[in-house]
Amino acid sequence: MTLDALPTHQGGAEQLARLLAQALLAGHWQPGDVFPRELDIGKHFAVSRNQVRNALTSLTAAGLLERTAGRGTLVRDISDWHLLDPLMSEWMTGLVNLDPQLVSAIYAFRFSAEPVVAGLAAQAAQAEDIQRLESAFAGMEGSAGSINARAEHAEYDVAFHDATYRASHNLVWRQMGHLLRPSIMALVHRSQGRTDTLDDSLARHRQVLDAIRNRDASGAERAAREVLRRTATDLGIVN
Amino acid sequence: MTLDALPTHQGGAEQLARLLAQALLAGHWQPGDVFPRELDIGKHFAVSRNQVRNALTSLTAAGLLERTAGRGTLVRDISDWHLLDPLMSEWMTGLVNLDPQLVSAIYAFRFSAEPVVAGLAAQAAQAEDIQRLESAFAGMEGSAGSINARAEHAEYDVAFHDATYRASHNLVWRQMGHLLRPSIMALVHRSQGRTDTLDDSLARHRQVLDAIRNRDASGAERAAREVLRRTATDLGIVN
DNA sequence: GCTTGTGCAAATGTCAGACATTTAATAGAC
DNA sequence: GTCTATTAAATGTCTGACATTTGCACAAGC
Repeated sequence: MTLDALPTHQGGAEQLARLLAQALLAGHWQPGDVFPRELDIGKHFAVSRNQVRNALTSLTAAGLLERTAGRGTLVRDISDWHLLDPLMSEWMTGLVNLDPQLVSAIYAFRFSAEPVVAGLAAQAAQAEDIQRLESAFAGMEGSAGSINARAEHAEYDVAFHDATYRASHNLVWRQMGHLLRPSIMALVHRSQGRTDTLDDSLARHRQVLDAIRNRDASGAERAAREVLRRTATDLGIVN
Repeated sequence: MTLDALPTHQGGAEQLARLLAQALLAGHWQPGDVFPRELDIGKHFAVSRNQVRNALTSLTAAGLLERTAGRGTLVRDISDWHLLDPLMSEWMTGLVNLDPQLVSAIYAFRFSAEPVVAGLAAQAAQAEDIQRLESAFAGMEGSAGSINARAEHAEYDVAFHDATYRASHNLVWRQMGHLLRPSIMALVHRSQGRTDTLDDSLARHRQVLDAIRNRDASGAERAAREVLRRTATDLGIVN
């Protein structure tokens, strides 16, 4: 793969890093491939070698690339990628075409983790957490009649899940929720279908909200599992 | 806090980054403090400004520092640290004195997550996974009579937990397990006490192993919970 | 023929210095 | 007093040269 297929960019090593990372995440290079050389990248995008090196440093830190003096830059295997690195999370935002292998792995993780998180939230939620959940849910409800209902609904859907992780009042889970944001967004965008399924999804989210509000931990677990079952069928994943 | 209290280092920006990061993790600076300037650091450790900048770039990527042109470098709050960043994990290895707030947060996370992981492992474990668990367990058993039994036991204990995460056959959980290694090591080192508690811990680990081997998911969940209860009492955490 | 060594080319890594940009503080004009 | 211009100090960036590592080719020697 050459650089020619990539869009032009403007300004900043971060932009360049994002561009290259998204190309990698989309699978434009295969694991083991040699990545273009610093000077070539710099020439192609008309940036200094410094910027290129800064960008490549980020990609290396995220486990996407492997660089050794003399040999060059190689693309690493997916299993070596640092999926939980915040940089990754940032690069994945707005990326529609994730690797299917990644999508199913992330879904499986959520299916096992999110019920537990919802249970914790039911135990630990404060008033402000409840309120965050409520306003997110209200947003999902209200977005039905909006102009571009789908995008707005997805926005609030993600906010709902984020609020759940946050309500667990655990540092690690909270960061996890934040990191999962783009992945959840990608799943939500894929899973959104017809109106009746949206209504069903809404009803299941309401169950989660009610259970947390009632401090019903096992109820919240069950309800969260139901939400994800809905997502699974929408995604076409057999469970 | 000045740089004078830090040990001298030799060679490489990574070493320098590790040194500074561990000082931060140990709480030598308070959130909001200004961090020494690039030139001062370079002068103190006799390294080029480049090396200093590379090191500080890592610390910034991990959320430990916040840098702005003109103002300088500030130490960020604990809640902003990227606990799930692989760099963090690396820096925490061998660090004995973790922030108590961190210790309890990580323990709480494990208490909620590890039973689920053990359950997944019971469903998904392959022959090689079982073997990894068995050899780790055998190591824990056999280390009783060794010279420095404690260190060896801790080594195998961590390997056991890592093998459990790995047996879940989920990309995300597996990385999580890898990231938690140093934290688990720290917890294990703290929780190790008298011989009878070690025997009890061993028995509880055996329950996990057996449940996974028998593909008994709910049994594995229960057993994993019991292992962590043992850890909790050893740590003096009320559950 | 096989190994070993030597040299060359190409890639990333490092350094040093100058300059750019941002920020905060300070002095001065009104 | 308040606003503005200047200055100092910190991080950010560019550039060119050099260092180091790696792989390869080619030849010498057994």
